[in-house]
Amino acid sequence: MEHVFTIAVKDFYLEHILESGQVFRWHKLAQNFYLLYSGSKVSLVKQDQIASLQIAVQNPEDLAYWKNFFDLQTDYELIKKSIGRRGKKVMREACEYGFGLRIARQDYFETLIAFIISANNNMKRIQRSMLLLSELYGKKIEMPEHFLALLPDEYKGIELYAFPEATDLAQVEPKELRALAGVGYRDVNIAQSAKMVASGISLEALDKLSSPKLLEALQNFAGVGPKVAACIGLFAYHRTNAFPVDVWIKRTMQRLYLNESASPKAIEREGQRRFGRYSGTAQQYLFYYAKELDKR
DNA sequence: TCCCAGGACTACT
DNA sequence: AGTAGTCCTGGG
Repeated sequence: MEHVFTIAVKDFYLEHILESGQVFRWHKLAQNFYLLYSGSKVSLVKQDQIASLQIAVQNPEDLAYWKNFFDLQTDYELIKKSIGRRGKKVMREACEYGFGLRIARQDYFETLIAFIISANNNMKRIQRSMLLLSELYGKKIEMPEHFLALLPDEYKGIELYAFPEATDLAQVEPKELRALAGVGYRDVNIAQSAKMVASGISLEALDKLSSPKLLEALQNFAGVGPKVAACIGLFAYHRTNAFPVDVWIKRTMQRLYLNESASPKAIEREGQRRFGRYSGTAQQYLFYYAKELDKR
């Protein structure tokens, strides 16, 4: 059985997808080469050429999961045309800069916890906490034989972990989460939300809801407000019309389309009015570009 | 040593 | 309905 696949891709750039603040559980092994987790699965992904992706999976039937994860069936050329037409020059520059960006379809529970942690936090720290939570409370994943030949020497001994089940995370004391996973005051929110999921609130079932109802339902979880709900809606439930307003998007949207007194709610409305059903995708290009401009 | 960045939530108006 | 103050921690 084959476990390593080469897939033809377009509008796909691994670094932009994984390092744009939507996916947190990965190790960068080399340029354009990552060990990537999602839920209880793991893969090795490498992009040597712009038009092809190499992916090593645990089992051949996992290939469909990862194709879906990377949203490979969607034509981003059309989306970029649409939001480019509806936005100003900066939006078109953002699409160009963030070429190959895609909106991933991620595990519900993992995404819920990731964005609870994201409150008042930065990417490096979110990533650290997410990997720690997995190592501490996740089930160990056996290293697939065929991964070893592909891993760089210094990673051959790495231990692989699934993201914790809600039932397992629900049993951990908040104090411990804070001390061992470095989640700070978000400890109680994580524990509480894990308990809610463990006690039977089905994250899968929420996918049946309309986008407004879904975002409302997500805000019932502890530590989930409008911004975090929009992130979970966008990156787990693939609601491409969800428009998360963080400080970067706030500044950018205020400067480009509104004034500096515009509230987050008004910014969300304007984003959705202007960019329509792909406002969330537009947000992601804009977010990634705004952070880059700030670095320069 | 202090100060800053970064959303949710509470307690106000 | 809108908003000041607080929560934690790594980094300047």
